[in-house]
Amino acid sequence: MVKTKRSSDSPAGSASEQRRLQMVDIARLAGVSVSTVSRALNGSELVNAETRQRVAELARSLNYSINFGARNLRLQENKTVAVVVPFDAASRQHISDPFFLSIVGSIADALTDRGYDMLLSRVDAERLDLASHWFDSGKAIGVILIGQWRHHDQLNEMAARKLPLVVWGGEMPQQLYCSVGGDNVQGGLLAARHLLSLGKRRIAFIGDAHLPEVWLRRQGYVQALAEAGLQPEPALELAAPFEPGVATAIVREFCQARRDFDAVVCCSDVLALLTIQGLRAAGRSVPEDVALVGYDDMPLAAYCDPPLTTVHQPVAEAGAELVEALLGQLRGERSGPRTMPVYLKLRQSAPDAAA
Amino acid sequence: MVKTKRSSDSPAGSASEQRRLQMVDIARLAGVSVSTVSRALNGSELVNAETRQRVAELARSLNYSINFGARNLRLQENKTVAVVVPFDAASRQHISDPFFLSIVGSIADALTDRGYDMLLSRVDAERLDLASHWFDSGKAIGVILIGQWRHHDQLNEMAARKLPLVVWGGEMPQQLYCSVGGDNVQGGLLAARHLLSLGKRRIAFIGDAHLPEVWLRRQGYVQALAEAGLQPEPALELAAPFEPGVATAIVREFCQARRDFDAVVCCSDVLALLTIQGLRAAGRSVPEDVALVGYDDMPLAAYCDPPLTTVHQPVAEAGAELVEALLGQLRGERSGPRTMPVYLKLRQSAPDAAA
DNA sequence: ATGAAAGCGCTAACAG
DNA sequence: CTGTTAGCGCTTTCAT
Repeated sequence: MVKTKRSSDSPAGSASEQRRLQMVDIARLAGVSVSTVSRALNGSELVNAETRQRVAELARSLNYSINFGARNLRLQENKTVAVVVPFDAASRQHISDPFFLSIVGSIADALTDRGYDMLLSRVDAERLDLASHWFDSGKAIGVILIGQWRHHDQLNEMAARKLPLVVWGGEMPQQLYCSVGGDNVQGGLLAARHLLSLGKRRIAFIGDAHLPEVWLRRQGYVQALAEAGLQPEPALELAAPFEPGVATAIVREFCQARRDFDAVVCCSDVLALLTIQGLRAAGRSVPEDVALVGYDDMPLAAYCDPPLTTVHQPVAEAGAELVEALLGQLRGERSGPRTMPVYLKLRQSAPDAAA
Repeated sequence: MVKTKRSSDSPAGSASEQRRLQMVDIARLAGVSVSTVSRALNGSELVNAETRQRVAELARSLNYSINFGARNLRLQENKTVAVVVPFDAASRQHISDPFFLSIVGSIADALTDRGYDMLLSRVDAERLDLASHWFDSGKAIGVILIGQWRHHDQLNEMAARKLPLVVWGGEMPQQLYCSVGGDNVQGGLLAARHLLSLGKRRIAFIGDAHLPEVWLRRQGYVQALAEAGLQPEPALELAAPFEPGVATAIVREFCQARRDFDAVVCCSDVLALLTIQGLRAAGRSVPEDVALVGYDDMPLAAYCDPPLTTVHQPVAEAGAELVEALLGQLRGERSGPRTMPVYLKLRQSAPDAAA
């Protein structure tokens, strides 16, 4: 036999004792059975209105709150969603990009609105598959992953294992999992077209095209070049990662080495900031010498030096979209990838032609 | 009787069926009892080494993972900490200040390192006491609250109710709860002293002194003024809140109305950015006309226009400190408030006298 | 070294 | 309308 009860029989233990109140305590005090308390607290019609009232009042006055662990176990139910932000193990960079943090905030809102809890955690970007742990262990009913990183394959495999999963990112060919993201091709297209409209012809592209989102943005960039009768030049493409710690040196070196571009498309606003810094170190100015377009339109993009012209991503809507996609999946709906519209926000780093 | 089992008796259900693997399945396949599986998986010495090996292998190959809900219920244990970020209900502003988000990231790291999970949520800044819900419902073993906001009183009351609680913020007189924060008095002092050393004499202060942290920073500011034989001028103090949505108009108006200050201490980097914008709108420049010091040293502070001279807060260390304080409390240690050192980071918005 | 059985706090089917 | 009872998946005492 197991003996875990702390005190022998007293409802709430001795004064100093801090036992958590349970239904059985309420039941005893109300002079009814636990089932009745359970029903009353769940607003069941089965229980006498007056009793229900009395029990509810008692529970409130005693500051009772239900043990969700027990309830969930019994009901085989769970209202927790895991939100997982990949981090770069090599550089030990953490959750830090303002854009990703904004997305997390947006998801937090969407989950709260729907009565779900959010379990936030990190995972090594090389082992995205480990994110399934939260589901496997029953801690969460599903996983929202922020970004695809380099492991489209792992994500497909997770989806194949029937893990309830939604990923913020771009839609790739042969994709088994559900993704939600901005229209990356369109974003790249808008950015490059704008720079071309300013008369720029040698447009650099900064971003790691191994990442699906960047790869798609690059397609838009290439398409815009083609529209203007131009070819992409490999020498003007720089595969800089999103982690500032790693990117800083790479970008700086690039700006020192090549002075033959007059504009640049950066795949995040943070990269844009690093690029501006690199250009300045190389004695060039933005937007006079080099026009620059960022990506994300992070909250601070308007306050940088200079304020960033950037592709606006629908952060506020992203949370709801991701959460809905996940809940839909759990309801058994076959929800495909969703692509949300983006637009170009004009500011000083690549001002309008008129300006 | 309750009939919840999905399929009659099959170990893993039919092909299409997606039942979660349990100990009983492993037990059946290994030809032992559940108790043995439990012991084996927990590395108990009680079970034969060879059996233990076999069970462990089987579990791994089947990709079994334990149901934590059940385990926690049985063990009366929980490794989840609630991290709560207050939001301003009036303005519907969400988790958004980069500094708070950085702190959240830092806590995420610290919790992960110690094997804890993080439940992230928001709470109305007027009802901080609602944060106790996560503890009361057994979802978390304790609460880390980001900021004290205006409700020192509610926090004291929560602590009095024995809620395991740690708050990021400043140490106030008569404080019952455990706080962890930067040295705010010192921060305000360093900021104002620096401006004085630049020869500035009319130094504005922007931040809502109803908030404990701001109140403490203001003390440092006043002390620095006193050292220089100056009195604080109420007309140069602006009670702007941290939420950009609300602060923008207030700051702008202030900058239009008063042109009689030559320096300003802002209580966050975001407020600093808004102030710079307001000053520009009023035809004044930073740092030429007005020298400005921010607060937080958020990741992007170095990339603003101009780069911000600001009080650096120990974000990276903050997470570990907060988590340790909470865990210490749970171990029964009487941990008092902790104040961490801050320093002034010199950049262009208030450059060194030499520059 | 292993198994049977009880019970963590809760819900719901069943029987009054 | 209410109480009794079984059981969610796990750990552990007790008995072998």
